[in-house]
Amino acid sequence: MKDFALELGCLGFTMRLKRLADALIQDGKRMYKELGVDIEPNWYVIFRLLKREGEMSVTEISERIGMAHPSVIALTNKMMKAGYLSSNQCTDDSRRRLLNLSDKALEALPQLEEIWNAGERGVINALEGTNTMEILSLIEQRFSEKGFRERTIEELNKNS
Amino acid sequence: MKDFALELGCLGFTMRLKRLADALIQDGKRMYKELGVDIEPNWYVIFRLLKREGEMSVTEISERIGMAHPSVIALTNKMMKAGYLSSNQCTDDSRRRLLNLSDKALEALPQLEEIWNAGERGVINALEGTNTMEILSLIEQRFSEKGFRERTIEELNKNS
DNA sequence: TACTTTTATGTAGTTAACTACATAACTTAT
DNA sequence: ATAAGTTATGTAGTTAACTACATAAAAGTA
Repeated sequence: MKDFALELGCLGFTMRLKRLADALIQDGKRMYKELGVDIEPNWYVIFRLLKREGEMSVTEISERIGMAHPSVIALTNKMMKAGYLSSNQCTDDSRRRLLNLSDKALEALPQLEEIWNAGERGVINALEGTNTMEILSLIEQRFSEKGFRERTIEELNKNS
Repeated sequence: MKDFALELGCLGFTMRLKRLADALIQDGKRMYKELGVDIEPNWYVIFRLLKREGEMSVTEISERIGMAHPSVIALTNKMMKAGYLSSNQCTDDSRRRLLNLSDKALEALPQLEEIWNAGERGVINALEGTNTMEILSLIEQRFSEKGFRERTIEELNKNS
């Protein structure tokens, strides 16, 4: 069956992007399940961020990874529940809650890094011979400068 | 604040793809709202598909646009509720339900097409000077041949 | 014809993101 | 020192996708 999204031209861009991302994430979940690791896609971002930066507050994480803060709360709560994060109220500013990797997380890291490195190589393979990452960076930048809404409305007004 | 996703190498690919797609979709919603049109992002796929092909069943649509059938049901139910689709039981095969554009949809189409064409031009602008669509097609193909899970597990096994 | 398998649709429950709002704690300015 | 504004976190509700299961109809087969 021919994929209709291919016939939508550039307007199909968003849909195809989402479809591809969703498929990759679903497959990532299956992978972790198959490997018997109680981890979810996305968690590696928090692991790597906190490993590099040490303890961080919810808002800092949110800004750093470009995700709305309630999403970060939901994500890190799950990681806490799984025992991978510690949470401490900041002494200087009692509003802030500082998150950090737990001992369990540090113990698990070597095995997880192995998986993530394999994942990295897998993606590198899939993207081989393309400049995908460069293009992705460029497009992220262009759409952050001027979003889809603004671009479309600008084009609409050119007509009238 | 520096975007940490950029520091994740190819492993950040999925996350960035999803983040970009989500942002574009959210912005699309805001756009329709601002334009005062009671349409949602994604609906244009159904509009254009049914306009080209005429009435289609749920499963046909699902296969054609690469979306799970319950998602198609949810999507088209909303469009029905908004009055853009008609639904008729198939006489030859009473399991099938045939969906088609309603009169209201056909009336609305010219205005919608104007918006979608502007959107198309907006995206073309944003992607200017890149071979994004070609690369996207290539990557879709590669990941459909061999998914993220399979690629990662293959890489993992190379080590041992 | 009757049994089995396949297909089409539908429903329920899960997920991960979002926005909008609420509240508490800090900071700034009068 | 108090009021006003800002910031950090949390909660509630919405969304759009998914998988897994349920059921009814059609098709194939013994």
